[in-house]
Amino acid sequence: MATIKDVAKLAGVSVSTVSRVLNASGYVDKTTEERVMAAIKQLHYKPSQIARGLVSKKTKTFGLILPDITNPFFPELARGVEDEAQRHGYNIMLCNSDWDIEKEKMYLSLLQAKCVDGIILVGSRLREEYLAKLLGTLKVPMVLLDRSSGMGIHSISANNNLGGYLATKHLVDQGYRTIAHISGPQQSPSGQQRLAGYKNALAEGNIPYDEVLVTEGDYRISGGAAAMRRLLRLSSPPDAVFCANDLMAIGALEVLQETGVKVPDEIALVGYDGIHLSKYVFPKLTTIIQPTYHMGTQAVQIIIDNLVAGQTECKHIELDPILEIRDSSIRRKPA
Amino acid sequence: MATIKDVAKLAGVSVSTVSRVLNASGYVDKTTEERVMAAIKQLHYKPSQIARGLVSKKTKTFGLILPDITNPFFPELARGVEDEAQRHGYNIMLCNSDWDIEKEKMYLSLLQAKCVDGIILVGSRLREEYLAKLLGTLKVPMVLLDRSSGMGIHSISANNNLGGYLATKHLVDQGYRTIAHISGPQQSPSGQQRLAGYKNALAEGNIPYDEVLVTEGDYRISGGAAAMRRLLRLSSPPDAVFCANDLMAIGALEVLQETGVKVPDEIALVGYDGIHLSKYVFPKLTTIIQPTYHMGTQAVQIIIDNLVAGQTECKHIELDPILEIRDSSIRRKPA
DNA sequence: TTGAAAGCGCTACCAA
DNA sequence: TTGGTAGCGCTTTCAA
Repeated sequence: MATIKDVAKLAGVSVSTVSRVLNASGYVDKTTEERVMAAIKQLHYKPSQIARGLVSKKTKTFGLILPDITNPFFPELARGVEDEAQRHGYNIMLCNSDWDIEKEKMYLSLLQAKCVDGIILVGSRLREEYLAKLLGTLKVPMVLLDRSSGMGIHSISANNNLGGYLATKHLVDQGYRTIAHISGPQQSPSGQQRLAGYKNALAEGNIPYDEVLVTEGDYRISGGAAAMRRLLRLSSPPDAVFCANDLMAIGALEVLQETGVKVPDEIALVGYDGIHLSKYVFPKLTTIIQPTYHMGTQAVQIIIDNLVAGQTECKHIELDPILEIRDSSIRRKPA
Repeated sequence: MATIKDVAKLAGVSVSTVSRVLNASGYVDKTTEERVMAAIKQLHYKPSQIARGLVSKKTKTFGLILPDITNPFFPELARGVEDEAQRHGYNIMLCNSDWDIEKEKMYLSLLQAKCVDGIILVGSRLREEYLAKLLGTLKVPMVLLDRSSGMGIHSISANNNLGGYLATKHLVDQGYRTIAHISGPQQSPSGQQRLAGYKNALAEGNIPYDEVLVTEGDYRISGGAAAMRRLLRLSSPPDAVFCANDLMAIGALEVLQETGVKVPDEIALVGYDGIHLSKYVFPKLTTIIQPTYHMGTQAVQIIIDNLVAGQTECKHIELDPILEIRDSSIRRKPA
């Protein structure tokens, strides 16, 4: 790999001059510039971003830590992040944490050592105090994605409470009365909030909350399937199920299909996330659509803003999800 | 951020000594070491990987260029790459090329400037000569993924010809005779090869090849849908369709459903890739399963081998896909 | 066992 | 308009 020295030598100028034409910092004679350019071209020279980074303290890359890129909720998010970053001249370092706190910590530390200019942390399970303390030592902006923050950390989240409410309310409106919930992991904020929304809608519909109808899942297909089996074993099974994400709804759907239970005639189903897949299962899954891509771009926006404006006040953006009614929850009887 | 100097000062030693304990290069007094360690801890010191990189010419990161992470075929691949990289202490820089040659070139150049230690290029549409030339200037290993290479570039691909053959043969065996093909883009090698496999199977089954039955798609749901509509407009529509990927098959499936054509009774369908989604559409899609995750890990393996062993001979791994028979292509009549 | 100093490739400042 | 030089944070000789 050619260095700036090689270019300088070939062009017969000093490295300073080469640096100047590289950075278009003016004060370079046109003839000289041309000679330098020619040398650059001839040597296929590309300035080392890492040497530059050492000087400028900037690497033009962001770290993106997310649970698992193979989980269909995240690619869209990652794409939003990448696109927006790309637009501003940044690259993305992708890290899969598998919802593992230790892995998260490890990556957080690693990204710091690699001097990324900002960190986007998706769906973290780390304690807020830990993150706040971390942010103290961290010299780069960090934003929490798909998770809200009470403390001074930027965060972008969807209104999970509203989403849970909309999903359940929809089922109530459709005339269902024994509405079960396959919840997300209750140590995850989103899981808690969606459950809370579920309770709100029930209360509003004057339907008593029945603990037996709530069973915890793990946001995965297999967990949804297992949970559905548990619900079917109930002495009086539900006539509708709100699943805390689409993946679990799909698992539930499979079990229902295997068991010969008709959806939505015997049991209605509502999912959450609006992953691509949800539109193509049978029957098409009613779901709560999250502005996933948008969340990704917004996260980068915040970081960029911080980078240019210095430490700005802490932003906490909450986006509203949308109910998308499809076939898996069509009206059972006039509401 | 604390630097090695700060640590040295606090510990009352020279930077060399700190460096020595950092790299466990021996010859450090135990007492000194402890003092240094204490200073490191106290300052939350983490050696700057970028300064290290400047010296060592290594960044411990690989570049991964793929068409589009939101395309369900790629997350699994990316995960394979990340996991294996992670296992060897490397990080991944993720780049979405959108099948755009210019974007690919841009990223290739960028990754070079960022001094990644290796590049994994997925489904590239760049001309082989270009890549070969590039590899000449490049000083880091590169491997082509999901694409084969005739020239001296490492490559990992699935046997697309075999896959196309298996899919079509299966339909022939099931008794279908008017077998259409919604092909991949014909400028893409995989598209060409799957079509070739299709032709082989037809020939073997003594079914004349009919150009009219082959229509080109774009590997996307919408493209599959459009193609299916074209096929339905034929004076004698097919009784089976082999789609060059699952996404197009799903698009076709939708059109079929809307049109009221029964699958597989009136038209059978076979997809390609074995994306997660394919198991959850209705009817469950028969497909050709690719060893996606494995392809990712293998790619990293090759790079690592190259890194440790120096330039090894060029490897070209071809993995065999597997036919997974599901509901969308069950037997129409005894073969 | 330790420290001083050079140098990785680049930018930035000061002189010329 | 140009060149020299210091220095970014680290590793790596070479001496001590």
